[in-house]
Amino acid sequence: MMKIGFFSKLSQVPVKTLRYYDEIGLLKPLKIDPFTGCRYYSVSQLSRLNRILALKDLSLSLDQIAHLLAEGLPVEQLRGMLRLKEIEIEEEMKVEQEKLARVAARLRQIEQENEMSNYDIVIKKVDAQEIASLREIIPAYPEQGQLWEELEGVLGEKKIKPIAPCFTLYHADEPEIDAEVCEPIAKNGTVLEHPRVKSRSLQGAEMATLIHHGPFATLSNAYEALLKWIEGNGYRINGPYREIYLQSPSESGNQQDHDVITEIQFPVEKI
Amino acid sequence: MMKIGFFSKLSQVPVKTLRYYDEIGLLKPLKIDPFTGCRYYSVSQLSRLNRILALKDLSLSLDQIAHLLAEGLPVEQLRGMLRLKEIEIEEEMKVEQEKLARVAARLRQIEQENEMSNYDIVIKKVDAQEIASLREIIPAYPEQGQLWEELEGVLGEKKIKPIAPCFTLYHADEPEIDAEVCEPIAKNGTVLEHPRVKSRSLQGAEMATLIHHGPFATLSNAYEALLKWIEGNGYRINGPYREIYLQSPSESGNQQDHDVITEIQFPVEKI
DNA sequence: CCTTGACTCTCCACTTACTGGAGGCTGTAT
DNA sequence: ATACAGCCTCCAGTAAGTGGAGAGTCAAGG
Repeated sequence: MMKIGFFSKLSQVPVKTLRYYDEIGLLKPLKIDPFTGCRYYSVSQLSRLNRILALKDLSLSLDQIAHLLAEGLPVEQLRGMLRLKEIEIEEEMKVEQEKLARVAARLRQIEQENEMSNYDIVIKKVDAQEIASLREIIPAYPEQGQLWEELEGVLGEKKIKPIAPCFTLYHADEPEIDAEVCEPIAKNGTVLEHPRVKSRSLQGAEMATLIHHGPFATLSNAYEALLKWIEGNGYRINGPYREIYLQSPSESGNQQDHDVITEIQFPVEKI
Repeated sequence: MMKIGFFSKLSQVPVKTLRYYDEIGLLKPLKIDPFTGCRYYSVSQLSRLNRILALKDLSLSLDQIAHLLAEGLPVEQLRGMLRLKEIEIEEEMKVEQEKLARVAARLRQIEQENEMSNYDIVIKKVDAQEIASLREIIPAYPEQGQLWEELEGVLGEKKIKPIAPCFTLYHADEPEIDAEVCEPIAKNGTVLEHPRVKSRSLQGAEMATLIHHGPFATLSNAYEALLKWIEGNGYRINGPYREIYLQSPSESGNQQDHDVITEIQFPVEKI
């Protein structure tokens, strides 16, 4: 029978932690003096504490440990938990490794350019989205203008308001540019009756994205950076990419070209 | 200029998180309506948010990110941080890997024995310790009895009280047993004047430990388990080991043999 | 005999990066 | 008129402790 300080010295576990284990019911002292409130532990409780520490070391949570100990340490359950833990740790290591690769890649990039890249590439899931769109083969990227006018015309006529920034879906760049100009619309079951403008829904997807400030003519830098990143970080493009016109030059008269803001999204998957 | 919900949709960052970033000053909305309290964001703030997400992805803390952004993203500093991060992640991966090894080892052990081992091995740092001790070559382990009597006698004579459980330090088992019986004492500068009993201080060390319940005769199982663990988990013994008599058979008359509690500690280092 | 130091206790706040909910406001659509 | 969506603030909770304040008890030292 000893007080908490001595027990702490024997076990090399801080007093605070022992009190915490008492509080959550993981390791109750053998007895508590009802007058002083002092906790008294016995030497034999060291084994339980050691068992707790050993399980904790296998990165089980205190909660799990408490359950295991409460149920008399059923081998079956422990085995199951450890199997899960094994998978979990492997998973985590994979994540860490990828993170390490990204850090290393960024470092290399800094060393090379000796300045911050202007682009911050982010992976994000984008939701499924209902769109009204018009798809056509065009000879050059700026030729979309007419498509946009046609699309806006039809939507205006039908009094349909876009609910998010418009974008172009590029299904192919070579040998010809296969572009689909899109306006996100609310989903309400009705089908758009029109020979050229159709409504459909896009699936959600994981996207590698970046945001570009400046005129369309400088977009190629952004594409270069993004494609390089995708290749360098072990992803593969698996669908048509999007060019989202967050702030287009025409939106307000006093906007300079460098206020044009465009987001590029490539749907990707891990190799 | 848009409200928080739209900004959240564009960035795919939850509204709650955006409010949180506002609260900690990481990403303040461009303006707040003084009457409704509504937050208004501009499209161009998406880049800052993206930058935040990109840095977060490199597992910098929000605090670090806030500092970096506040100081105009100095390349030097970022480089330093990333280098540190790199080392940190590598460190973490090593830890994970060892944990994985331990989990796997435990699983193998369970498969083999199909029951929980009675021993829970724990690595812990033990503190430096002042001791009074008596060292001698003995023909067999139980022959320590006389040494203990002699040590206790001297300490009793000098009115020195041990401050922790006594233990034996084994410097060698072969070809002869080189044992040192020890009593932890308080450090107070004075030297113990005695021809055979000396005081000295033991350094702190990292120890692989387990706790054994039962008579000394069954200690060999504990040693076997501990040595197997040390070998199987990539450690190496680097000093004399200790046998700590937490609860000795002589301590109280009514104690049965199975109430004897002994801790074994091997000083180890990672290979 | 008084003070100091060593232990002990309880209770509270703080850590990270959010997440969930309650309760209340306004503006729009039915 | 009412339902709803969207916005607001404030509060609580997460895991596993850590740190500190303030109070009580005990023994040793001056």
